[in-house]
Amino acid sequence: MPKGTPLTEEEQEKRRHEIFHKVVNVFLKKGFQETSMREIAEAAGLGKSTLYDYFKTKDEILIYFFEDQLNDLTAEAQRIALQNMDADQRLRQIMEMHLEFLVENKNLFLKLSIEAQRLKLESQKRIQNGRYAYQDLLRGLIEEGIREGAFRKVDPLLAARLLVHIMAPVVFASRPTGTPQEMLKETLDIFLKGLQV
Amino acid sequence: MPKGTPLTEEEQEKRRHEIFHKVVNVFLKKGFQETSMREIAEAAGLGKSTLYDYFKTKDEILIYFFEDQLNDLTAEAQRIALQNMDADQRLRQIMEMHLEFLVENKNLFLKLSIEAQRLKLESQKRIQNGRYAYQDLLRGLIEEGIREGAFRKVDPLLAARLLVHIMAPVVFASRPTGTPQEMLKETLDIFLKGLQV
DNA sequence: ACTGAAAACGACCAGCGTTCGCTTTTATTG
DNA sequence: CAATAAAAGCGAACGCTGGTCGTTTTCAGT
Repeated sequence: MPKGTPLTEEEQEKRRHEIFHKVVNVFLKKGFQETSMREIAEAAGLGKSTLYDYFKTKDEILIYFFEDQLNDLTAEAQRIALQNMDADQRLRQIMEMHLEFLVENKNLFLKLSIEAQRLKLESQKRIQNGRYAYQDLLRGLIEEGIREGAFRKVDPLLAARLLVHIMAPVVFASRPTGTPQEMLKETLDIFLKGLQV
Repeated sequence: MPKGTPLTEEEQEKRRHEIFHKVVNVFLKKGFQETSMREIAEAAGLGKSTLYDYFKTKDEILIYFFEDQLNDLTAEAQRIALQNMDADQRLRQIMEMHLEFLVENKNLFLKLSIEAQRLKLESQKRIQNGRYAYQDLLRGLIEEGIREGAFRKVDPLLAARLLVHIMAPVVFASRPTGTPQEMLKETLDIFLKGLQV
C-alpha cells in the first residue's frame, strides 16, 4: 500500500472491507463494545490513529457492517420478490433466506445487532434507512397479496414490521424449542394464517 | 438518615428506590449511557462513592429498574390471568395492560430498554429471569387455550415469545401507522387469528 | 534528486467507571 | 456521660477509554 498516493473512495471502501475482515474475529470473541480501538488497530495491523483515517469514529465501524449486510440482504430479497409465485410463497422464501443469512454468521450478527442498539440516535438512523428498504420490500409483497385477495386488508407496513421482528425470537431464542428452521416454519404458519382472509 | 446504624436490606432497598427516583429525570433527559456516575451522584445528592454502597456498578442501576418493573408487570398479568374468561380474551387484556404500562412511561422504558441491551451478558441474564416469569405466564395461558381447543397445537413457548416480541414494533415504531392502541389491536388480530384452530 | 501531499503514527487529552483510605456520625456500652 | 466500634459518606486517585494533533514516513510527478 503506497503512502504518498491518495486513495480513491473505491480503494478506501476496499480497505475498510479488509480492515473489518481482519478484526471480525476479535469482535466475535470479545464483542464490539468490549474491544478497544487500540485492540482493533492492533488486530488490523495498523496504528491507532490510522484507523481513524478509515472510520471516523468507533461506531462507524459497526455502521459499516450493517450497511454492508443490509444491502446484501435486500438485494437477495429483491431477487426472490421478482419471482413468479404467490405472494405468501415469496414471503416464506424471503424469510427462509433471511434466516439462513442470520444463521450463517449467527454469532457475528447476534453480537453486533445487539450492540448496534446502543449507538447514538443519528447513527441508528443511518442503519434504519437500510432496514426501511428491506421493510418496504416486504410491505410491497403484502400489499400485492392483499390486492390478489390472498391476504386480509391488514396494515401492510405494520405487518411487514411484525414479520421482521418475529425473526429475533427465532434466531436469538435463549430457550429454543427446536431448530431455527422449525421455529421459523411454526412462526410463519402462525403469522401467515393470521393474514389470510 | 443516621449514619452509625447499619441499614437493613429492606432499608437499603427503599434507599435504592429513592435514589432511582431522584435520578430518573436525568436519565430521561440525557439517557443512561450518557449520564456519568458523577452526575448521577449529584442528582441523588450523594457523594460519588456513596452511590457504590447502594449499587455495586453503574449497570446495576439499570438492572434494578428492570427487575422492579418486570415484577410489577408480571404481578399485574397474574391478576388478569386468574380471571374467569376465555384464554384469548385474557391474553388480549394482558397485552393491553402491557401496552398501557409501556405507554405510561414510554420515554423512560424506551430509552432504558434500548440501553439495557448493551449490558454485559451476565447482567442481561438477571433481567432475563424476570422476562421468563412473564413469558411463562403467557405460555400457560396459551397452553390453556390449546387444551380448551380454542388454539391450534402450536409451540406454546415460541408463541408466548412471539407475543412479547410483537410489542416492540407497536410501541417503538419509528414510522407508526396509527395510535399504539390501534396498532396493538391489529397486531393481536393477526396473531390470535394465527393461533386459532 | 527534489518536493508536495497523503498515509501512518504514537504521544497526549479529557472524561469515564471504579477503588481506596480517610472522616464523620451515632447507637451501644460501661 | 464519655469512650468505642462500626457503618455511612466522601473526594482523591487509578487505569482505562475514545478521540486528536503534530510529526515522520513514503512515494508520484516533476
